[in-house]
Amino acid sequence: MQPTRSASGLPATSLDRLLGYQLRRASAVMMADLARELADLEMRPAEVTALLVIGENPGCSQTEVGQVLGIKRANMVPIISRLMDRDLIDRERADGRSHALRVTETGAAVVADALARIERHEARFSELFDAATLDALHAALPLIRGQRDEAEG
Amino acid sequence: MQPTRSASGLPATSLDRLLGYQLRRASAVMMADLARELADLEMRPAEVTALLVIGENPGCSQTEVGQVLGIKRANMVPIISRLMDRDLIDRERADGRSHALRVTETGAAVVADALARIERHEARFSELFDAATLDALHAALPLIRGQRDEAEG
DNA sequence: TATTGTTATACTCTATAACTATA
DNA sequence: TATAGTTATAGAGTATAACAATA
Repeated sequence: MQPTRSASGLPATSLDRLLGYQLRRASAVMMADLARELADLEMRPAEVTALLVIGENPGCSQTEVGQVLGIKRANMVPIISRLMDRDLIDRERADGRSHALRVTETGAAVVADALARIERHEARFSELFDAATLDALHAALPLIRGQRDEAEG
Repeated sequence: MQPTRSASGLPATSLDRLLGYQLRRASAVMMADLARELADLEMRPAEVTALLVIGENPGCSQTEVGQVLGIKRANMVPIISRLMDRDLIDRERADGRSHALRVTETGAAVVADALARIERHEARFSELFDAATLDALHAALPLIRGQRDEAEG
């Protein structure tokens, strides 16, 4: 029996047995699919997730959004700016140094549209698995995050 | 009963139920850990994986390495350059337009060191799971890649 | 015509350090 | 002193388009 060969003509690598490698490749495939699904909303994955977190947590600060998503304070700035510029969220002074963020009406419509797209995207992949496997994935993956899940040092 | 609250003070988001989101976060944690583990070899994850693929496939071309790893031809150039500059691999003219790549002696030592580091890194995470869960992960993740696994359009 | 390697370039996300104005 | 937001900057990975040399 010949070794398994991929489209490249090279045999499968020993990398395939590495959890980290498989996670990275699988994640890249899903991210690319999501980006495609969100493209005509002109929203990037990071912006959409921030918008969804703000929608679920009216009045939260941008640092809190970053903590939920594992995005550093400094990197939240352009994300929030872009959501503001497009009138998807607004800010209200909270205590002089922090803002309370809320999704606008325009933003709520985008949230609804984005959620529908995300569901379609998710379905394309979760269909690959039976319920038990899906449960196993949803139980296992957060444990990996738990190993080191600090956004900010 | 109160909703689950993370370190941020915000409740867990509905994003947590998304496979793509969990994959991305888990992958980011493992990538960061791997990068840390490889840091004093002054090797980045992408360089190490390329080096390992060349080690397992003496005489392969850089396009083939890219196909195995899902890295585009254009993006292989700086990776191969850096491995060449550090004398970890060498090239031999194959057919005038392609090169046959091979790991040098220096490179073989780095491969051995990198493999040991990767094993340590992997162990830190695979220890989190029992054998059945690990099997489930290794069965499931390649299916996601299969949904769309073309490196080059 | 198709393929290999290459250049140039832009985009997305991430990381660090330092500043300001508040608290 | 610590925190929220910000600026500036660099790094790592990815994407596209185009070109020369070769097959």
